[in-house]
Amino acid sequence: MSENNAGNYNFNDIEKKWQSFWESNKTFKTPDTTDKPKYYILDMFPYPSGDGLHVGHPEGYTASDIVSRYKRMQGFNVLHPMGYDAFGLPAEQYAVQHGIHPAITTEKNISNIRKQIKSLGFSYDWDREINTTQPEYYRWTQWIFLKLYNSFYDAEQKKARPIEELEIPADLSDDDRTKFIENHRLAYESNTPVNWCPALGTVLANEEVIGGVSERGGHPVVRKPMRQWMLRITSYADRLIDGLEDLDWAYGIKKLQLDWIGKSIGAEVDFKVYNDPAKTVEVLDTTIEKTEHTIKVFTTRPDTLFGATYMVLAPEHPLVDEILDDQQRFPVEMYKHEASLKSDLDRTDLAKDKTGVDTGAFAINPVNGQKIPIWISDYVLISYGTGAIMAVPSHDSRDFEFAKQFNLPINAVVSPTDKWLEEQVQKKNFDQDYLTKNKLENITEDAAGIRQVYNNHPGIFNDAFCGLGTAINSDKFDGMATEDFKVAIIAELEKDKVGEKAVNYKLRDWLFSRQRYWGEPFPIIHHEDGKVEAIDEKDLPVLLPETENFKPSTTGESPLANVPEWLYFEKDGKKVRRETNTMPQWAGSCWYYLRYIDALNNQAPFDKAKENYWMPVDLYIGGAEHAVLHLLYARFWHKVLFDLGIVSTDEPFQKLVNQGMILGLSYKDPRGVLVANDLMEKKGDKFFHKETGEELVEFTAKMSKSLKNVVNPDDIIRDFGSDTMRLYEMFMGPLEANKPWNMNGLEGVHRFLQKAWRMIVNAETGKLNDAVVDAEDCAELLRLRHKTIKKLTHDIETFGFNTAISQLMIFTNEFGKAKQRSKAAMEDFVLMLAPLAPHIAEELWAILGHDDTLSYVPWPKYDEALTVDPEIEIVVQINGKVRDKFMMDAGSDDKIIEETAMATEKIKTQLEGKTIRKVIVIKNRLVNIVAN
RNA sequence: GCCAAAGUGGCGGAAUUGGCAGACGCGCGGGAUUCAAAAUCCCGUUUCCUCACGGAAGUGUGGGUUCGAUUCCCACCUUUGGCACCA
Repeated sequence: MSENNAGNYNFNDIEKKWQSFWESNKTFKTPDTTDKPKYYILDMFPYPSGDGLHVGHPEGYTASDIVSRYKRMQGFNVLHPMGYDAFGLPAEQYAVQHGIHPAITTEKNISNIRKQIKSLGFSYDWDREINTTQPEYYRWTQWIFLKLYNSFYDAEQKKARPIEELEIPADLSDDDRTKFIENHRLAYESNTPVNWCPALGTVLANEEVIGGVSERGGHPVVRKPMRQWMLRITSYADRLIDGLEDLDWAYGIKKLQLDWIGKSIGAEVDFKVYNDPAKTVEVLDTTIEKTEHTIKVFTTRPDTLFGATYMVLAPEHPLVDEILDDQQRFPVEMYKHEASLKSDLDRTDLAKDKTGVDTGAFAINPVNGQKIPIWISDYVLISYGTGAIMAVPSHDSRDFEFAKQFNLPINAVVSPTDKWLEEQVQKKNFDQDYLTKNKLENITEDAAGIRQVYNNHPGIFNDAFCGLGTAINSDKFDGMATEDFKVAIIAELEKDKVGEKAVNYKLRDWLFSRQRYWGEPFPIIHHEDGKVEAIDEKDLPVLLPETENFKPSTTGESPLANVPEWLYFEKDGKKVRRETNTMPQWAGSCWYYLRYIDALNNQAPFDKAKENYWMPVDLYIGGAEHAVLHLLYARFWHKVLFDLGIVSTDEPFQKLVNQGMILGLSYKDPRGVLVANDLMEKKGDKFFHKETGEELVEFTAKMSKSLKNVVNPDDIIRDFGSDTMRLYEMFMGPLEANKPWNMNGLEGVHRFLQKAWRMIVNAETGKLNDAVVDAEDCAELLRLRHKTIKKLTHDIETFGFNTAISQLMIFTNEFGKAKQRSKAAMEDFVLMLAPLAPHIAEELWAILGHDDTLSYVPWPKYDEALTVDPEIEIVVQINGKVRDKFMMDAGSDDKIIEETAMATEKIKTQLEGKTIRKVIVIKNRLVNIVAN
C-alpha cells in the first residue's frame, strides 16, 4: 500500500482486527436455549495431516460459513462447530519412523490446522471444538461401542433392542446360551478371512481395499483368517435403504449408497446332488433320492431354472470335498490350491478368460429332473449368496462365457425381444466357431428365421440375452412374461419345498477392528477360559497406554500387545487380558456431530434435551469421497442409537451438499506417463519436460504430493487476504462441480473488493466517501438495489454463490459510477457482502457508523414491486430469427404488442411479399411472426 | 463392461416454466490519466463474410418434437467420478 493513500483497502490489518474481535467477544458462541428457531450446519471435520489444509478444504468450509452467517442474519440460532478426526495411520507411521508419540504429532498438526482455519475467518463456535483422540471424547465412542455390543437386532420389530431382552431358547446348555447371545450382538467377534495388509500391518475393511490393494498407500492385500470384531450393519440394510428416501441428498450419492448395499430379490433353490456310480441315466424322475447332499443357490432369475445346464461352486465351498468324484480329486485340489494363492486382484482384473474344473459330480435340476454337472470356478464368490450358483448360460453373460469356454450345453428359455435380435444380426455378432460346430453356416438372417434358430441354439451370437422376455422351453410356463414367471415359479418351488423367495445384499458386516496403536481401545477383556467380557460403562474410558514402541507386535496383534502392564490385570481374583485391537478411524466420525451439541459434558455423551433441540443436522457439507464409507457408517450408528432411545431422529443428516473436488493442473508425456509439476517448463503456451525436452500435455488431476500440484491456501491469504480467497473459491464455479485450480480469476475478485471499498470509503482519508449521502437514490439505482437483494437471497439459499458474487459486482459497477449513492443502499450492500467476505464487510459497517458487529443485523429485505422494470424490451422474430427490438411498458396487452411489432419499418420490409401464417406473442418477452 | 454427473467464446463460467446464447470475471486490443510506470477509468472483444450498413453460422455429434430447443425426446462420441465376475 502506498503511504499517501492511508485509507486504502488494507486487508491484512482489517482481517487481523476482526478475527481478534470475533474471538475476544465470542461473537459466534451459540446458546443452547433461545426462542429463535435452530439451524445446525455441519462441516466434515478434517484429519489433521502434517501438510495442513490444501485449497480443497476451504471450499466446503467457506460455503457452510456463508450459509451460517446468512442464517444468523435471518434470525436463526445457528450451530456451526469444528473439530478434528485425529486418530489414524499417518501419525502412527510417523511415530514408527521417528519415535515421536502420535499424540505429540497430532497436537502439533492440530494447532497448525486450527491456525489455518481461523485465518479464513470462519464463524465457528470454538468453545465446542472436539478432538476424537482425547479421552474425554473417545470415552463416549467406547460407550457407544458398548451399546452396540449390548444390543441385538429384532428382525420382527425391525429395530435394535437391549441384549437382556433377547429371547433365548429354554433348553440350551450354558455354552450354547453364550454362543446364542454372541450370535445376536450388534458387535461380535468373527474368525472369517479378512483383508490383511502386510505392509500396513493391519486388516482393512472391504471398503478400504480398492482393486486388491489398500486404499491408502496402494499396498497388496491378502485374504487371511483372523479373529476380528465385526458390526452387524447388514441387519440394517433395509433400514439404510428406506431411510434415504426422505433425505435431501443429491440423487447420485443416494444411488452410490444403494449400489453399495446392493439389495437383490430372487429365490433360493435347492439342488440335490446325484451320486450315480454307473453314470448312465440322463433324465431322472425328480423324486429319486440318491444323495445325502443338497446345494443351495441364490438366483435373481428363478424364471430361467429350466435353462440351468450346470452348476458352479466357489472353490472354497465346503461341499466341494464331500461331493467330488474320486477321479477328479487331483485336478480339483490343484485348482483349489491355485485359487487360494490368487489375490483378489488376480481373481478379478486379470481373469479375462474363465477358469474352472469339473468335480465329476452331478446335481438334479429340481424343475425338470435333468442331470447337470457340477463345476468349481473362482468366478463364483464364496462371500456372496450361498457361494454356489445354478448356471444359465443362455441368459447370463458370465455363465455364457464359461459354457463356451468348456463346451457346456446352452439352452434357451427366454425368447429375446425383436430389438435385441435385430441388433445382433445388424452387428453381425455371430459366433462363427459355434455355427461351424453346429452346422449352422447357412443360417438365415431374417428376423423370424433367426428367432427360430436362436430358440434352439442360443449360442449363435457372441453375447447372451440377459433381458426380460417371454418364456420358452419351460414346460407349462411357456409364453409367460419374465416378471410373472418369477412369481409363479417361486410359488411352485415353495409348494414343493425345494426353494423360497430370498433377498441378498452386497453389503457385508463391517470389519471394525484394526491392529494399530493410534485408535480407540475396545472396552473388552478376555478371560483365560476364553470368555469375553465388556468393561462396565462407569469404568470408561479405557485409556491408551503410554509406550515407545509403536511397531506391530510379533504375534500380528497391535502394538498394545507389547505393553504388558496395560495388557494384563486382575479382576475378581482372576488374571484377565485386554482386547488389543483398536477401532478404525471411522469410529470417531460416526457420532462427532452429536458431541458438538454438548462438547464439554462429562456425565453423558450429550444432554438429551439439547440433542432434542439441535438434531437433525440441517445442512451437512463435505466431499463426495465420503459418499459410502463415512455416511453409511454414521447413519448405521445413528439408527442404533435411535432404536435405543438415545437420539431423537432416525436419520442424522437432513440435507447433504457435496462440494466438488478442486483439481490441480498436471502434465503427461506422449506415452501418458505423469510428470511432476516441478519437472515441467512452460515455453509460450506449450509445456516441455525439463530433462527430456519432450512436449507435455496439460490436464487436470487430483491434487497429490507426488505430482507436486498441491496448492496451499496460506500463500494466497498472505498475498490477497482471506476475503479474496473465500470469494475466489466461490466464484470459480458451482459448488458441486469439480474444477481445476488456476489463478486466473483471483485478480478479478480482489479488484471487486477494492472497488467495493472505494465505493464507500474515501481512499485518502479512510473516512466515509463524500458520495455516500443521506438521500434517495434514483429509480434505476433503487431498482438495482432491490433486484440485488432478491437475487442474493435466492442464490445463497440455493448455493449459487458464483452468481451471487457476480450480482454484487454489477451492483458495485453501477453504484460506483453514480455521483451520489444513498447510505441505506450502501448498508444493504455491506450486509449482503458480509456472509461472503466478512472481514471487509465488518470494517465497512464500522465506517458507515455502526459500533457493533453486523453478524446479527437482520438480512436486507426487498420490495417485489421495486424489482420490476417499468419498460421492457420486446424482441420481434420472423420465423424464429430476431429481426427487431423495441421498448414497451411492462405488462402491455398482447394485442398492442403485436400491433406495435407489425408496425415497425424493419418488420414491414421483411414481411413484404410474404403471407403471415401465425403470430405468437409472449408477454413481456417477444413476438414471433411465422410467414413465408 | 455397468452406474452417475457433465460437455457453451482464447479461459472460469451465466442463462426462472422451452422465448434475445455468451451475464459476471479473467485474458486480449484500443483509448484516457501519468514525465514514465503501477493503479484507476472508458470503449471493444463467439466465429465467418462485408470498408461499412448488414448478413450467415453457432451451446460435443447426428436425428426428432415445436412457431421457437443450451433447455424436452432418441441414438452416438468424449471427459470426470464410482463400481467391477454380487448370480
